[in-house]
Amino acid sequence: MSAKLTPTQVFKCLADDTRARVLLLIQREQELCVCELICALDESQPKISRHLAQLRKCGLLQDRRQGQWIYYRLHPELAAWVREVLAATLAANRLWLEASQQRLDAMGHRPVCG
Amino acid sequence: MSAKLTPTQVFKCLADDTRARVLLLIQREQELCVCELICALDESQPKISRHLAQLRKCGLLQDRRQGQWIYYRLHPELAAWVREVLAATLAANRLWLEASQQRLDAMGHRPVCG
DNA sequence: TTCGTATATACGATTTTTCATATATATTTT
DNA sequence: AAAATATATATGAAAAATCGTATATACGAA
Repeated sequence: MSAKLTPTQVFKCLADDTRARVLLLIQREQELCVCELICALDESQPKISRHLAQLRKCGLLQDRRQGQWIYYRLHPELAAWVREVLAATLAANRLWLEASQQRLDAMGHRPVCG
Repeated sequence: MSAKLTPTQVFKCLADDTRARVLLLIQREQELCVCELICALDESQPKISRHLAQLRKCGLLQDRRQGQWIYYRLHPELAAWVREVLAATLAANRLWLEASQQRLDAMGHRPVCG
């Protein structure tokens, strides 16, 4: 599913609050499990999972299972320009991400989740 | 209408073939009139105008009338990170833009349009 | 003022996206 | 094996985006 992403495909993935925050948080933290994202974004589990599935199918994210948890990270073969886009966006929008970041930080020892 | 664009607002603007190509072409050419964009993208006039209106209302583009033509350029106060996003996207996706670019080049003396 | 060109907008219909709810699957614990 | 936890997916409804067509506006030329 990671043929060669067109600009429009990439931007559609970013054109949603939930997905954009997920990507920026992962960009910042390297790797996050689903329950951490649920907590950080304060959204329902199916909603987070649905958006993660979309990002995975498009090739932006890669998942990895460890025990009962599933961790997501940026896909290792993600095009450099997409990484640049994420980096520029994160650097200039820390405030926009702040609330999510704080909820994530407040979780303490991860992944203890729910 | 250019309060302070959130990442999601910006990416929604980019999440459409027509709008993404318009923005990248303008990024490359500095300024283009509507009829040039119609020709370059080979799309209907109302379709181009509708997308231009959206980009203008969001604050990504600025328009300027000169005689019967209306020229669009990137908004002079566009946030730096958005310009970086556009630059990275353009640099890595020249091929994706090629057909439009060629139709634009083939127009010769602009703006003679229709 | 009338005509032709360039551009913008309004309106309905269609398509796409998003969501809440319910349910399914996988893993660990007991 | 049963129960509990973590995650994924299916389904149908609601909301949003897109489009084609028709029409409106602005400007320059005649």
